[in-house]
Amino acid sequence: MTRRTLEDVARAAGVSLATADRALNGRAGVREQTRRKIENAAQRLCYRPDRAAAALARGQRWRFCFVLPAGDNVFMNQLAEAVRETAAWMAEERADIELVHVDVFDGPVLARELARLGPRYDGFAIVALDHPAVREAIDALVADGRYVVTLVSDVPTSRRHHYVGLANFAAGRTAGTLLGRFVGARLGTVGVIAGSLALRDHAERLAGFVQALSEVAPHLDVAATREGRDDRERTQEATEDLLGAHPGLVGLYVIGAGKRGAVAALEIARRAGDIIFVAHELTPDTRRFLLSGTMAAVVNQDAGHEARSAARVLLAYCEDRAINAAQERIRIDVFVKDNLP
Amino acid sequence: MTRRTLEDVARAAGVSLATADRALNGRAGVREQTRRKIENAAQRLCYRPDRAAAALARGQRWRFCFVLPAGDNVFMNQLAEAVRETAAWMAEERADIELVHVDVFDGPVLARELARLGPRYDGFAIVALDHPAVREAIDALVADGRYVVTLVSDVPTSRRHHYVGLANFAAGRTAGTLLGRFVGARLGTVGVIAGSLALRDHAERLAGFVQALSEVAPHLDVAATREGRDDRERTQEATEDLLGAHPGLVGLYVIGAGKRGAVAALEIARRAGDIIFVAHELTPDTRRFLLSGTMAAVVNQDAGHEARSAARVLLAYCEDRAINAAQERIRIDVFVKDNLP
DNA sequence: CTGTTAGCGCATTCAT
DNA sequence: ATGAATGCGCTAACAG
Repeated sequence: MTRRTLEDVARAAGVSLATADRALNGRAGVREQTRRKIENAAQRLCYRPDRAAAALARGQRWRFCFVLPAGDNVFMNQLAEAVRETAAWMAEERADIELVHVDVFDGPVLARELARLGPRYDGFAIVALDHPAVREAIDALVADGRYVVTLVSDVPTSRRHHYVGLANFAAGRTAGTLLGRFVGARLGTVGVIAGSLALRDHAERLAGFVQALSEVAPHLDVAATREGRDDRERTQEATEDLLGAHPGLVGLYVIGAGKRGAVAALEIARRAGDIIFVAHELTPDTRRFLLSGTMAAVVNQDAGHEARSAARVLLAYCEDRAINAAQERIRIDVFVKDNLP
Repeated sequence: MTRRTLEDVARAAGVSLATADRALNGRAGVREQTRRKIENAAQRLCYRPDRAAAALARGQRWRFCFVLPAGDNVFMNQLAEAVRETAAWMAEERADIELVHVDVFDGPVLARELARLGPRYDGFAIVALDHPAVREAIDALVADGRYVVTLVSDVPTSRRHHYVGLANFAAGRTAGTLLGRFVGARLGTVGVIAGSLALRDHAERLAGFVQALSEVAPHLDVAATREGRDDRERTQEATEDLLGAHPGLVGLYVIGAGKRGAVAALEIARRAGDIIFVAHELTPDTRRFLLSGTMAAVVNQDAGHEARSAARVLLAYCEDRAINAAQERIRIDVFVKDNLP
């Protein structure tokens, strides 16, 4: 029982190859009646198109552009590396991926860059700042027929086709529940250091964290949130500030980058391991901190999965195929020292 | 800048298409000197074969057989469903997947079945019992040129090509760390219920659990392990037994199936939510228990990921391609009520 | 609106 | 040991 081909369908429907192709691929120029005849035949024969042959015949290659922030954030470096690996893999799937670094923290700059890049690509994966100019630039790309997915950081009010990234409120809740349960019955204060509350993802994580913590450990106080600007030294200062202001600090949640600074402060104060420390993203640093006991848990998003997912989703849109929701859902990974990959 | 084809390479090397093909695909009948010339040319031109064209020309389809245990274990049902979804997806990648249910808990029966199925497939993904007869049957398949991956449950001493599943010792450790930290400073006893310690994965999880628990919470006692046979009623009995024998029970770890029974016992004793309850596999039940607070955490393996991974790995072996280790590593997922998918 | 035809890039005969 | 020729299943350009 060999597979059916388009030719089989055409013959069964009494039409030519070309007409069968047009009908099944939704191209114009087929009488409704003919189309139904062909669709029936396809159904009857259990026809499944051969993707390899279609790809070969079409010959077209898709051009995707991944826009990541300039700068040397560890997570973003991981993501960039993952994009490069994905590019190597997608090259065999008839898609060329280019990686562009932009100062995404400047809305107008990012918007201008997107407008400039627009004509050269079929699809975009953008680590986007939620800024009116960016929203408008994304909408312009979409209006122009480009496919756009936001990556890691979303612009929910834009017309982007898809968001590949964490549900940040839930991620914050996860951190809150873990920290609260780890602290247990102890009384005291919990400190929070965000990169910047102007960043949508940080703000969402914070809200989720506070909500979950208040549910699971209502006996704990939450100190006023400090901003560490995703910077090591500022985060260290913020942690020191926190330690000074709250001698009864029992927990610390760092929402963004700069974790090494927080650890330095904890170690100087000889509170490492004593204060329950939870943060985001698995990196060589946080990995080390988990193993040493300084960090209790890490809430992570898998950069490799995100890069691959963005590429798959763009490809699916371009080829008008369905996407597998289960496969593309970005999980909120929890790591303790024992389940490190 | 269009892509290079085999034809380009052949021309650059001054040979014919056929010879270039033979050389680059390691087929016999090419002088060493010629081969080097061709390989150089390929290198120079950055030649990457077009998978679609190769697939089309080859025309062959692979036949894979997934062997799962008969019976109605919830997790195995999820896995079976995932295999069916994977089959639909792989059908377009020139691979036909068939799903076979066997009583895998009977070594000789499984072995006989494998021997019978052997000739009809190119590759096997097997949920295997670690039994001498099974090991031998797997080795026979491999000796016969079949590709074999073990799925979920490994036979490490066999010659299987790959194992798709959890590192069970680490999974047990993860459960131990979580449970220990959640219990915190409280004193008391921790109960463990395994399906059967004759199952390699359960034994490994138990060892990991005990080890990690003793590190993170040395003040806790661990009660003698009960066996629940992955059965709801027996697990309920075991839990009741545990509750009776240890009034100071503060934690419960259920390694296998039968969780509903444990919850029933906890609820009857009015200790649900009070006793820290950790178990494996995310199912509609455990999901509900997490949300209700009865269960503190679930250590999970993603059946969808496992099914897809097994299929990808078999295909990679058949087509002699490299496998992406990062993508194929099965993660030890941790779920609390806040990061449920 | 529908049919005919020429490839897409590669694997594989069959010659030489 | 090497080359020429054929076709995989489909798309797209062109003809009618």
